[in-house]
Amino acid sequence: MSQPQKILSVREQIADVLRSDIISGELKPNTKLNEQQLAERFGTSRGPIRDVLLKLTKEGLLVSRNNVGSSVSSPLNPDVQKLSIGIRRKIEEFAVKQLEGRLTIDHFRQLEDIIEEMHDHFEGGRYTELTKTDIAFHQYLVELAGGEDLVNIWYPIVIRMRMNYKRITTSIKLVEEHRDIVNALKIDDTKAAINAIRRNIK
Amino acid sequence: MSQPQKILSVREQIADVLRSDIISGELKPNTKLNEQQLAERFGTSRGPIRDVLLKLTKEGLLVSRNNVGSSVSSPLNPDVQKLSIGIRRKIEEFAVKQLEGRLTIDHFRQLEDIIEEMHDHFEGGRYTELTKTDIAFHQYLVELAGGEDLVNIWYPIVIRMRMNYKRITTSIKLVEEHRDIVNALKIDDTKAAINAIRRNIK
DNA sequence: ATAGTGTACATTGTTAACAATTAAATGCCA
DNA sequence: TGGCATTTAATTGTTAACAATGTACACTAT
Repeated sequence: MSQPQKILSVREQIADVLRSDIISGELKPNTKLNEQQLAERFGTSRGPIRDVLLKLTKEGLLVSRNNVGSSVSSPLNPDVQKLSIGIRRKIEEFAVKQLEGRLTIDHFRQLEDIIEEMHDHFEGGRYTELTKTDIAFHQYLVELAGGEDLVNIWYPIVIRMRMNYKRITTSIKLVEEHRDIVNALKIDDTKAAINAIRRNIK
Repeated sequence: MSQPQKILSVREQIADVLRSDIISGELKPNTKLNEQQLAERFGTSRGPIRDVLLKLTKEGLLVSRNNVGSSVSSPLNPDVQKLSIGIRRKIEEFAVKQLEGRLTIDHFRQLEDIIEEMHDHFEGGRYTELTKTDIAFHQYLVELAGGEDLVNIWYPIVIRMRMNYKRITTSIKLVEEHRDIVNALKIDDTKAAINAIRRNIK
């Protein structure tokens, strides 16, 4: 058997689809999301949809107003975006330091599998999937180092930053940057790993 | 008329009460929250309760498992806590820099009203309310500088940190520290304001 | 005794109808 | 014609019943 396929609840799957739609730009900023329409699209009732909208609002992808509804957030203010990059670096540098000497063969295989997936998505031109896999790579490290708690802090920052990027900036270098990170971790060169992370986060 | 009292939806009020219960320690870590019981306690149905539990989970105060339920989170790992302090400082220093020369008389009066409220809560020994007012003070600055987006990033960090503090550490110095911040802002001494913020966040 | 299985119960997940609120459309009057 | 009140339609908020799931307990067989 290959990778253990994670079981996702209906709501998590719906949230994933909407996140993709927003990150890909298919759903543009200020687009109003109608609960009834979404319910029909996903073949559920409005209940689970409301749950998903609440979650995405807390993640910063949507803005909600009482008795009015949810709509897609606008891109981050450039100053806040710059601050976010700094915070993200701080968190992931922390993660790398914490993981020094604690990574096993299995961990490295997982990371390399993720990179392989990134590579495939890049080759296939699936840029939205590429972005999600990119996030998954970093999330793996952050979770390993700081657990669910740190992911909770880290995730809204990352997902919100991603809204601002356009695929134009995507090149094969993205995949290579992640290989650099893993290679540095493999030889337990924390300093090099931190530098690789810093180069990747921008 | 005094301060304009903000209108809160039913769900926001329920969320506030539960946040207080958790921060105050009345609800201890790992306590299981039963939807039906909460619904009866607040005189609503389970629907709004579920919304609130979802929100608090995204804030990090609760941990949820599918088909099992939500329970109160455990205190942060000390390393993550330290990291959180650093991030919070970074955000609030950013806020102070952004606000340089942009604060009006009205803003200062708002801030001083909040400090007055902190003072009253301190005198009355209402430490949970004191904590919430403390958060409100900082949120006011963060929101002013970075808007809803920055608050979204900042809030889960702060609220989660607060779970770890016990009232033992509370003294009148807490109130004075906030006066220092406002006084520095008043004379537009950003450097002093940043120092005051750094002293206060720990 | 104990590991494993099956059943009953408690709890969460989902649904569809109903209530409350908001935004838009209509009509009125100056 | 422009501003304002009123009505109407669309949308979100809430509820209670029902479905699905997980947990705990008793039972059985070895």
